[in-house]
Amino acid sequence: MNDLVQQLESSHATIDTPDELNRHSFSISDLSGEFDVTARALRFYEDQGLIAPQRSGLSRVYSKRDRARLAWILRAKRVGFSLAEIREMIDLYDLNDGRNIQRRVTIEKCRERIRLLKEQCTDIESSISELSDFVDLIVSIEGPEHAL
Amino acid sequence: MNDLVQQLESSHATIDTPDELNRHSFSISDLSGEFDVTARALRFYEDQGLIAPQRSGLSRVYSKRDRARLAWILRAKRVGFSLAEIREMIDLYDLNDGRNIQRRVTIEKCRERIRLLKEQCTDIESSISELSDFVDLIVSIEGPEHAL
DNA sequence: CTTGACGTTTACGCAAACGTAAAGTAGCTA
DNA sequence: TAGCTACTTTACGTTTGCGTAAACGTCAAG
Repeated sequence: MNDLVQQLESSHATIDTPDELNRHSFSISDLSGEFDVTARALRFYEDQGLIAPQRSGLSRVYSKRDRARLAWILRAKRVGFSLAEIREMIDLYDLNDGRNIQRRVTIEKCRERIRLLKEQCTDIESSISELSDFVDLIVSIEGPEHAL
Repeated sequence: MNDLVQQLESSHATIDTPDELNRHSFSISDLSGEFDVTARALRFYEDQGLIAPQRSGLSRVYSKRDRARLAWILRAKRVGFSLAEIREMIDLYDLNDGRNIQRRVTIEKCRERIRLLKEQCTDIESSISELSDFVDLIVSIEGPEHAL
């Protein structure tokens, strides 16, 4: 009554065929390796309700969906969302998966997000050009001595 | 021996003509108002060596340069730099103002920054399109009932 | 059977970026 | 002179996002 995994992800005898990228389930170190985050971080995300892998005994067993979700989480983080914000967004997805709830609110939240993201993008773009100008300035200030 | 301000920013008698945007010096609440940050934050930035306004007695007196620098700091923050990183960059600016130091290092740091920023931008862009797709999905899923 | 690799929980620690009293100073106004 | 207001310092508190031990379970290999 322990190996839930077999019922859940694999239909017959072997738990998993480690075909590199054709796998159905992943250990915590698989994912922490692949995405270059610590196991601690993954457990923390679970604590925060961002992801909820199955268990085989005590050990976490991540499905392909979990893996995709993790990738999503990490990219959201890279673009500056807090874990709390990420959880909010995930909740939106999940709620709409069930199609129960107020779509209008969801849509509005998303659009607001998109607005912010676009703003962030233009901010970054102007920072880029500002930095570029600065570089140009330095390069030109005493002539290109070393031709970097 | 108290009113440094007069020597520093204003050349004659009146400390400042509050011509709204033609001013030469600003109080802490001027700037915290204008840029919508708390005075606490401004003092904190000073603690961290990001900005160093003159004093009139105890009170801080920000010059136009200080104000410009603050604007710069805040945008750098918006695009995800930490205060420590911002200070680094400011130091680079200052050093190059004096033209003493290693331009190559400066340039490389800036270019690295630019690389990261561009990466961040593409990340954000794909987040935008992903979110947009999601919104489209929700909107279409049961027909546009309310035509938001 | 013990060693090692991998997993787990619990729990304290820490840096960043301020928030938030608490308590004092300094200038204008009545 | 008193009061109001804007400013100051000192210093402890808070949140976020994990890091880092401590102490233990489990399973395969030697």
